[in-house]
Amino acid sequence: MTLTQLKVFVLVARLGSLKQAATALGVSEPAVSQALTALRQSLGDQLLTRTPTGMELTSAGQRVVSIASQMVHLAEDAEAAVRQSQGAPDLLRIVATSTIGHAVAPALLQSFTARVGHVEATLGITETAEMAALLHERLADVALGPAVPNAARDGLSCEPLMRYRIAFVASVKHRLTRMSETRVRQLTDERWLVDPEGSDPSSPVGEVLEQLGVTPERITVFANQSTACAAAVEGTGIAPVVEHLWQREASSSRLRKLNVVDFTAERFWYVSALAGDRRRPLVAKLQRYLVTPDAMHAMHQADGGIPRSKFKPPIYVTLWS
Amino acid sequence: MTLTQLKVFVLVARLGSLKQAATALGVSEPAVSQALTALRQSLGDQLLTRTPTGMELTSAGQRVVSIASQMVHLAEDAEAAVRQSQGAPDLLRIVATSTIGHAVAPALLQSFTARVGHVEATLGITETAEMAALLHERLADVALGPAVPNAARDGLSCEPLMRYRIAFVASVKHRLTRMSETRVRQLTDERWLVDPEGSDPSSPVGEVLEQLGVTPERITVFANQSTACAAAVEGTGIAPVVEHLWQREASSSRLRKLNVVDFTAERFWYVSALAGDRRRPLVAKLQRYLVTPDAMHAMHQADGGIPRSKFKPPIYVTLWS
DNA sequence: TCGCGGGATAAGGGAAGGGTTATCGCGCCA
DNA sequence: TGGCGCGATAACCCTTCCCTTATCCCGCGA
Repeated sequence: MTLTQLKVFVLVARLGSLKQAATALGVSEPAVSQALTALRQSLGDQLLTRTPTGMELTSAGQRVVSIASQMVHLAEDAEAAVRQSQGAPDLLRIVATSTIGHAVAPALLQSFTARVGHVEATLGITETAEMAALLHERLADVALGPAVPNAARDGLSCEPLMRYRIAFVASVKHRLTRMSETRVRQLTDERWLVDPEGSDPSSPVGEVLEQLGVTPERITVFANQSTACAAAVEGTGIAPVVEHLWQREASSSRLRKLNVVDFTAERFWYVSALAGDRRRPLVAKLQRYLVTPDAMHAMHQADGGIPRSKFKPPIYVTLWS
Repeated sequence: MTLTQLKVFVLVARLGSLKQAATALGVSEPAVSQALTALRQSLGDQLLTRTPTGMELTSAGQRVVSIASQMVHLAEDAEAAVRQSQGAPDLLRIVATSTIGHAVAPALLQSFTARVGHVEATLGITETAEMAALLHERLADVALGPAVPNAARDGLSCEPLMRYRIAFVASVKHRLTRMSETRVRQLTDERWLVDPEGSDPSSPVGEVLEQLGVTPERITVFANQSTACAAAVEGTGIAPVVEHLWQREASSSRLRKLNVVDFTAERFWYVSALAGDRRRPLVAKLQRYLVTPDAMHAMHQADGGIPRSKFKPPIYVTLWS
């Protein structure tokens, strides 16, 4: 598998004809044909088959063409990135869990970059299980989320960043909100409305659901906690939320917190990075910033939105797809 | 630039040492060194520099290592995809704008795949300006969003899918909600709270903001319309929303729709795809499905969440990064 | 049945890629 | 100052990539 082979394949797929691809590339037609056969051999699939109307993608070809096209574009991106990096700002790549990434991180990062200047921050959303690997692969500089297991042994630093409380909220119409107190095991058979982080088994909420023995079919995943709360208003289930973020939510007036007496709600968000000398200076700067009052303030706010000129959508990051 | 060169570069960056990378790869150390110099030459940057403590990424290297690592992983993905595609389901790749992608598409696709069976649907979020290119590049099969300009000329089909109305909502505390009617030009100097689609200048909301001459610094972007509405409750600005989705929102009781008398609120969502014979059979199937009552029902609902077992986060798709 | 359009295959050659061993350069430390 | 660790370079070799021209194969329409 070669980048030029992939380039050829993508072009043929797009044009639906081997000959057109050849003229588009300015080479002879057998050149294209051979590139294609080489790719076919190395991948072990026809990828494109002849039909009366043109070349058509096989089932595998459909999948490969997406991947191949990404790779071709990434190759161009790499060259562009180098060109634009002469005297370019340092890059700070943060990954966070869904909750932090949506509710807290954008404003936090914007405030940080505004303070230190000449820094470009990118935000990725990922599952907690991948955070350590992403740091080790140098695909991320800092991870925000639950504690990374065995951090010290793996050469990672992992410091508590901030305390928060998990709350279980449900509609005022929900029968459990009418009870003065609840016990954890009463929650098992409820319907659960979670954000993507809640569907991550090694996140705090995911762990709770697992300990309760909640079956997957009782869990419904929403794009974020706001939407999950909006659904909870209907009375259809229980939404686990970050208490201080939820209190600023619009829908909180029609939801009520369950008083679960045998549940310890305290949790911590942690900040993880490579430890000691392997840590980049910019990362140290961020870590120092994160304990300032400014940062604390940003973290206690729900999503305040960010100016259009600064807006970049978060990217979902995954190592193994 | 070669995939093996990239692989070497990523490994050296991760291990911080050229020699370690060599032993990890089971080759001699000059082999690694040469691969690195070749990559350096082809990209025109040092990428990694020697320091007393190990190899350190340059500014360009930081950017390239992310890209390179993605490429390496994608190469593995391609092979895995082929292996798993023997008798695998057809792949249907949908892209949508942020609003549709968050609020409507997940449930819609889940309902479609459940109906036709043996199909795997993926959802990407993108800007409207990229949709036509994504379809032509065969990176997506179907695009949901605003109409694609010049669709017919470019060999695309673009059919209206569903009518909706844009509404402008603000807090009951907001001065404009106390007025019985409003005129468009009164809105120019307000603060605007939009979702990512609203920051896309060729989306309906983006066009409206442009026509109004709203300056970018008056626009604040939120992760989605729910969060934007939540912020609007504070009275800080105006949120443009899809009316029928907003009405099901939890926060709607504390927001009020502005009665903008000189604004035509009707818009359409369109479904775009390659036209005629270049269209895959599965796409035709989806297009037929989209006009059924089931599909209509799904589109008129706000995000109903999806079962945990089916949950896959949407991917932000971009051609040029 | 013949021509023809379009893809596959064959044969050959120049240019990289990717590997080896041997050697050099440079910062660091006893 | 002389070793030492580690990366860069040189010289060399084999394989693969990637292009060419020429030829073959196959479905299809006149």
